[in-house]
Amino acid sequence: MSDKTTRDHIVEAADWLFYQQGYAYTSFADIADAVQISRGNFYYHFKTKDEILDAVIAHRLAYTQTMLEQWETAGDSPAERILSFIRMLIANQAKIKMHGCPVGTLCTELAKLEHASQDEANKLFTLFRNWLRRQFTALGCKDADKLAMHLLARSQGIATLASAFRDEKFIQQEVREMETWLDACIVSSAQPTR
Amino acid sequence: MSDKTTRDHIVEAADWLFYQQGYAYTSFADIADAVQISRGNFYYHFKTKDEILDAVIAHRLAYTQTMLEQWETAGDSPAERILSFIRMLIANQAKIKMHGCPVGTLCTELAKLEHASQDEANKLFTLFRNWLRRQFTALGCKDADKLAMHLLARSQGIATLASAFRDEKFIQQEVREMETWLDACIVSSAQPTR
DNA sequence: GTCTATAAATAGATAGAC
DNA sequence: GTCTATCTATTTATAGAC
Repeated sequence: MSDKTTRDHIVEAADWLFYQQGYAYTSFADIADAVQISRGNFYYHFKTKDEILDAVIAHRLAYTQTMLEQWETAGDSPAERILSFIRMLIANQAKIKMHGCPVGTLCTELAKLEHASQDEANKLFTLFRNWLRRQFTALGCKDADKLAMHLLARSQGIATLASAFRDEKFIQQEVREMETWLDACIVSSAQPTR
Repeated sequence: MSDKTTRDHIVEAADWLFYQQGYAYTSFADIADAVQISRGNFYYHFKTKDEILDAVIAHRLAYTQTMLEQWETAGDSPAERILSFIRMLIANQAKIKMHGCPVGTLCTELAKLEHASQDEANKLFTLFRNWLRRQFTALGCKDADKLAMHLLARSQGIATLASAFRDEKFIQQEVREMETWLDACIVSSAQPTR
């Protein structure tokens, strides 16, 4: 259970700090303080800041994959599984209000820094995109990838504005809109024509 | 015409650099190099980095206000004016693809930094929000503010994903969807019932 | 594996000459 | 108003003891 290595603790602390205050703004000292180890020890585990970033991204990719698999088994229908994605905004609304979407804000920051790990971080988006596309395909929708991207974009926009205006009610409001939108998708995909 | 002061040049260079590579990542040296003045001279015009940020935000607020007034006079109907907003994504697609939305990425970064100028930057969002709300009200929509926020969020999400995936086609695709959505708004607001 | 001490580079900021 | 020189703090990174 708590047989986590120091490396694990560093990755988890960095994960949270990168989310909370951004990658550029987080120093080695911040992470070392959070884990309560010395800066010297720190360098035994990670030689550069980029290495920590890669470890954090790998960690996020792994648990995102696990979460998607759980949604896959827990949901009885494609529509229910897509609802799991939509309702993630509600489940995480407090964090989103404070720090935005962990995927969106990281990818945005790395894009500005023209960081080498940009493509790796974007794989987080791709995980969701491909998973959603499969659900829409199973739902019988054509243009499943288009719908997947649409839903991803809606979620990103909601997170950005909820964070700027520090507004959880807006998340709830827009989630209801997305549920209505999903219902319309189901109805139109059930029709034989078009 | 070109009677711009050194201060103006600094603000413009900082504006572009903050957009291109982010606030935290942009150093005084970067800005000084861009304006081709020495770091020492720099401090004659701005004493702290926060002062430059405030000047940049004020500059952005001013020209956003001007742009909204131009849309107001150029558009013959509320619907046409809202289209000006939507099509801004097309007009700026190359920049958005590379650096995201200037408003969204700045507000997101300042939120993470818990920066004192966060509220000031958010006024950029509020300018668009209030302007859009007025257009939707003029269109006869109830819940005009809700529609304004919805449109703002959609635009933000599109910018985030277009930037992550470096995809201009996605912007064009989603702009068409928003135009369709706007048409539906116009029709439903024209109905006497509901 | 973890520590302290320290080097080297960079960033923000100031002083004073011209 | 603009420059060079300099200061201080922070940050990344290394060396070597335990």
